[in-house]
Amino acid sequence: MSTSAESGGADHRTSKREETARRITLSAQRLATEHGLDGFTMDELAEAAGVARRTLFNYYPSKVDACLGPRVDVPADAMEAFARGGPTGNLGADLEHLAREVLGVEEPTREEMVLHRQLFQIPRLVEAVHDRFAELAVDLQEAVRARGGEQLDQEGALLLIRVLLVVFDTAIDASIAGDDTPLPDLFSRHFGTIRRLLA
Amino acid sequence: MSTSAESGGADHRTSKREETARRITLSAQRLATEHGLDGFTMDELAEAAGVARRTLFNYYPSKVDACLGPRVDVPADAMEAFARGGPTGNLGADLEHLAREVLGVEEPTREEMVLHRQLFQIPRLVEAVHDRFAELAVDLQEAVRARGGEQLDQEGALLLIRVLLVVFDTAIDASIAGDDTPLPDLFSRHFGTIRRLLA
DNA sequence: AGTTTGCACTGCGTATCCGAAAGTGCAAAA
DNA sequence: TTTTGCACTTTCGGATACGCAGTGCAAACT
Repeated sequence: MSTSAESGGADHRTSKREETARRITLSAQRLATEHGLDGFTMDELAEAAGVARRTLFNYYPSKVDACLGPRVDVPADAMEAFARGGPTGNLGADLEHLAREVLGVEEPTREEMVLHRQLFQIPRLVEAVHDRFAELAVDLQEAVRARGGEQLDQEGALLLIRVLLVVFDTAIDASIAGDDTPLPDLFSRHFGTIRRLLA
Repeated sequence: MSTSAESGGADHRTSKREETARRITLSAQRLATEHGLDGFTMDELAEAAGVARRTLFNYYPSKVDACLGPRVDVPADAMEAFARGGPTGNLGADLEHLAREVLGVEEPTREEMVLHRQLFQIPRLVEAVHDRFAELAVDLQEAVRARGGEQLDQEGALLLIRVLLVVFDTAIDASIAGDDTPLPDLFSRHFGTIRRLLA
């Protein structure tokens, strides 16, 4: 009873809230690709999504967040598993695993890929994607230190997540440049490259 | 005869030009630490250094460059050695070697260290230092590809120099935070850390 | 010769103001 | 409990203005 998810239309696959959130994001993305991020107002987005302007802010804290959709975060169980030594026990491999978990929530359809390609042409959105990953990485920093398999001070953990972020950025760049490979695979590829080069 | 370096006061250790350049930089650094980067004009710097305002720009292209001193670049021979397989043959070790070559031109005196500590409190100077290293890194990117010991495409080389830059930034951060270790050693330490963590 | 200097010039960066739209608090309505 | 309307604050982009960084050039210097 205490946890939500059943009251209302019980058996629908997606809750009404999720549906509205999706409708908002889709509208925002369409408007952004057609007119640019500054080419539409929140009022116009509200009308397009069929909700009140105020409601938009019940779902997303900002316009760019509306375009990007709900924030994803590292699944608690995956995080916990990592903290206690991770799936494989190898730091690099486990970090990669964690990153894929975040990036690869689900296989994108072809339409979605085309849409994403267009959205990635908008610098402020790319920047926002970067920032989101950076926030996740900060959480990771603590987890890495907690795990502590290798001797690792504050600085070392910071360095590690910075490198992770650089790998992510490079993957994003490749995606922007037209590489069709799914993001998790791009990440794995570049992560593997840097591991090989530094070995 | 064609190369310079002897006409004028022949046997002095430092040429007159070097001496003037140094005087300018020292004046600029003193003014910057005392009044901030925007706390003095180029006219004032000119007077402090005992040259005409116009002359400053014969030595340095900008105010921040005047504060940082002449640009250092990778010695041609070191670069060449790297390109043909480097001192050790191991990519990581050779990159580190090259970086130390650039960072460790000469041991700083204690006074210089104190001065640098103060200069690092000025964000725009830190940013400029970062940019200088980034430019060197771009040259490195080509050299790395030319060397080609490992299979390495454009993206891979880019990723590598980005990581190098992150290591450098982390070393700078440590220095700013008060770590007295000479910069080359800081770089080596962090570079070693990331190599170990990703192995 | 090459280097420094003066001077006139361009242009970049910063401060300021202003209007539009982003984002927030709150209470009524659904 | 969520949505909505409304009034509110804050932030951001554009326009203007100004000071100083930075440039081109030719005369003066060494």
